[in-house]
Amino acid sequence: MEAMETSETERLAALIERLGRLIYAQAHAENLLPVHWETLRFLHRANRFSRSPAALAAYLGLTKGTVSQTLNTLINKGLLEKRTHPKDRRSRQLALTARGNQLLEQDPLSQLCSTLHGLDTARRSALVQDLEQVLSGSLIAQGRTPFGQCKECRYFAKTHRAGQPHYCELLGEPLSEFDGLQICQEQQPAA
Amino acid sequence: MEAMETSETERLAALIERLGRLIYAQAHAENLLPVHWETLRFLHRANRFSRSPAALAAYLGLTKGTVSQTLNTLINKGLLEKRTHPKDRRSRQLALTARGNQLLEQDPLSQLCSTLHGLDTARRSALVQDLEQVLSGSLIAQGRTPFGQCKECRYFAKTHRAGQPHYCELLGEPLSEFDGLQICQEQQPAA
DNA sequence: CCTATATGGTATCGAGTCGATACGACAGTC
DNA sequence: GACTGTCGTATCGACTCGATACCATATAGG
Repeated sequence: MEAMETSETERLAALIERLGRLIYAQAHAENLLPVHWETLRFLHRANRFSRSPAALAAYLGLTKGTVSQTLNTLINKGLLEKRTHPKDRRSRQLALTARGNQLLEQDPLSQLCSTLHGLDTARRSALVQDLEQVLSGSLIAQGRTPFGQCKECRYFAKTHRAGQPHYCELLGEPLSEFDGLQICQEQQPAA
Repeated sequence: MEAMETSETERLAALIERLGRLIYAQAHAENLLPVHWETLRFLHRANRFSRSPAALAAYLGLTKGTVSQTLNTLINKGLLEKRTHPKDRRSRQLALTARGNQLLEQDPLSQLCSTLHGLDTARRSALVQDLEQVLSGSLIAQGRTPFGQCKECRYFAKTHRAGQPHYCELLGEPLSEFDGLQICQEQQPAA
């Protein structure tokens, strides 16, 4: 029974799992389900190249069919809008409605934030760094998309173009300061 | 739009949420659902005073009714057994079957473990400590049960009794070395 | 001893996830 | 124009999950 002597890695994994369940249990607030909150948060953080059903499915690790249904429920609740993409008529552009953005201000995840606020600043920075490493490591090991920040991407150029301070060398699009902070489907961490 | 400048706490919360989703997406393996794996893990780690439907419901943050159904599906799959508690005929004692224990060796969570193994040892210890603080802080803030380790409890006494090395001063029961490592419904962190 | 009350568990219902499967619409390539 | 891959949708069945109502048993107070 080598399971008796729970190693530190196992305890750590159990901790992360349990924190996940904690968030999950809180996320039934406001008559929504966990996946709904995750969708709203994603659309708030994702850049304009990533606000599509396909990107959301990749982000959540769900099938396209499942995500399609979830989006419909959110649209019926008036939290979300869906339009055909002007340049690729197969694709759909997603956007939060005013009510969607408003609801996001009562995000149950902010309860966790206030607990995190009590941590020592230096240790919190180390925590972010470590968890980021663990997360992207695991995602890449599974062949999934990391969805990192735009400005941390190898294609992010600090080149002025069309009145914007930055530029994406992959998609050939100008980027604002704000764009650089959002997460992107295509992001590949800089070397 | 103060949301544009995502603070470090918000990024940290998002990271934890995303790690939770990562585990969730993996947990559809072996024809089980996430809550099934969590149940199996709980029964593996919980001491004999905590292997009941009520304790599991408190652990998961779900209602008794929901847990009751989930347990039935696991029993139907032959992974779990349920007996009436000999001293309280309202209560049920849960136990993993041989197949249940066997399945637990293919726990998809072990994929995360291997990633965690790559972390620096010192930082990993700090990580465990910090996350433990965050988790128990959040749980207590919500009025929920921390489910800490028996040996970290204020009622854990290093008193020999009935041939066992330790003793629970709350329940008046002798405790083995192994008992001290398991998690308990009644645990209250020592001062 | 008997009754109130609290606690542990179950049964049923409806909304909704979720994977699987099959399908339709459209883009890009030859 | 046909081929092929990608994006999205519709439908089905298993199951979660909260809500509600309910039963069985323990415990406390008179």
